[in-house]
Amino acid sequence: MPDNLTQSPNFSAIDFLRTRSLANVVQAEIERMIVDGELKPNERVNENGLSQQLGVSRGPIREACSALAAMGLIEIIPNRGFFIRALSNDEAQDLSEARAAVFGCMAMMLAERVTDAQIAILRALLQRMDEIVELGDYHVYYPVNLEFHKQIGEMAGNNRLHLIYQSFVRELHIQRYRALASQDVLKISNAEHREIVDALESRDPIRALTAGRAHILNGIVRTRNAGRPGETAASAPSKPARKSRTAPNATGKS
Amino acid sequence: MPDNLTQSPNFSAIDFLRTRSLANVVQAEIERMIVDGELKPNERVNENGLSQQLGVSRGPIREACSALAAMGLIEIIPNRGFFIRALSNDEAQDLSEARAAVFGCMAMMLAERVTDAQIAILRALLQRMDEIVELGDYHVYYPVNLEFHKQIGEMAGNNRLHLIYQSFVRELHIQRYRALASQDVLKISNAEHREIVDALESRDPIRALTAGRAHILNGIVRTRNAGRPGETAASAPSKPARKSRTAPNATGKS
DNA sequence: ACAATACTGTTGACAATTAACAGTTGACGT
DNA sequence: ACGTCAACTGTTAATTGTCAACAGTATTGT
Repeated sequence: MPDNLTQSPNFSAIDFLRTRSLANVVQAEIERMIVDGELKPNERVNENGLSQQLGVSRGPIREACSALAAMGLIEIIPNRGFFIRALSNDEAQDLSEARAAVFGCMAMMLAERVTDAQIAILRALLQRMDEIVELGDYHVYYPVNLEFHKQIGEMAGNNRLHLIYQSFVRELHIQRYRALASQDVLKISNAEHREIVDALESRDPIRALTAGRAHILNGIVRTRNAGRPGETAASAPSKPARKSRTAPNATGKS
Repeated sequence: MPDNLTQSPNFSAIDFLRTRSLANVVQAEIERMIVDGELKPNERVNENGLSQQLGVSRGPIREACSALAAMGLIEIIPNRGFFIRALSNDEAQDLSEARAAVFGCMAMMLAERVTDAQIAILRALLQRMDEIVELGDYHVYYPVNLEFHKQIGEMAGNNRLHLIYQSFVRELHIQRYRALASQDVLKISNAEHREIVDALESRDPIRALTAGRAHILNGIVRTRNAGRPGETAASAPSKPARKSRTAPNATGKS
């Protein structure tokens, strides 16, 4: 249970995250709650409850939710409130494909301008991942893998595209569409990484695009086969169905 | 001067736009103000002034700004407030390239699954644009051009990517990076459209990607040559230099 | 440098809307 | 005609949407 956020006399780590104000902290906290399952998909965000729980008034919470809604993580229903957005399987598929497309594009753009020094950096990461693959420890592999992707995004030189990509990754993460992997999968994954770097080194944009896109798409397939075919979408109640009297028969008095 | 939004006893068109609440209306209004130049880049959003001007309290305005900030149209500086985001030339370039990349991706994905019926629809639009080119009227051409791009986005079958693309277009529009075009430019533009459709018809993803991306990138070059090399970024003061309490009387308590 | 001031960040309270509950009416089957 | 059931209506509790006021911060003028 998170402590009171505002009036603690001596500041904790919260003061650190305070890039803007409470609204920002609240936003991060809500994202965390979604990741940790404290807020489930299709659930309403109870503003009173949250404000009480976080020791903050409703204003910052509403601001945070508005921002989250603009990012697509929260849905707004008029006079009903903010709802945690649940991705249907189709939407998750779209999101993953979009991620693949954007990543492919970044690889393509990078191939058009990559320097030898950058290649060297990527190869170094590649080697580190190779070593980790031998250990077969996914939890060590994952952050390096993330770093590899992030490097490509930054090297591609298009900040906007990179931001989009990062938001995709984060949203998929929040929605618990994460790859879990055996050693074999890690090996394949890194082989694809190598193909990407090779494509970059050959300065072949199309090849880089293809390799980058395929890498993400393959990851989707692997995730699916790994046995979580969309736990959020499948099990959740379909919609916040309002079962009031107005719905079924429009007899209506006039 | 817009009328009071809240307590009009008989509803006007406002009730129509009211998908959520005042915050939504305010958001749309702010976007309009940016487009119309009432809010200039790097200018601070005076919450008091706006609230007074719109007849709304500051709450909805802050929510709207939070959403806009999440979309990248507004920048937040702690304890200074919300600022209309100004795109530097580099950022505008990034944005345009990102748009080109995403559009190219959509074309590519469409090429992998396009039906003959869809091709026919695109060809029909193509022909209409051909006819308009003869007239040389940009203002007639533009909406059809928009429709063409939108169709491709929808046909590509990836909603998320399409949304991103639309937000790019809108942001560029808001930032006044609009193409103005002579008849020659229109002719070239539509020739590129035709190449895209040809690529789609040949079911060649790479060709479609290349054609789609090139079309947007060429558009950037054309816009630049047309003589507005970034009026917003070039002329604006580099950073929020608050010159004075320009809004003369924002506070007037009562 | 210091005081005045305008403005943001935040809060608590109020009004409006909604969903749920209980009570009533009407119809249908037995 | 009686009893059961379904649908409809009025009321209540809960929650959202909005506002006005307070406290803290950065900026301006002297």
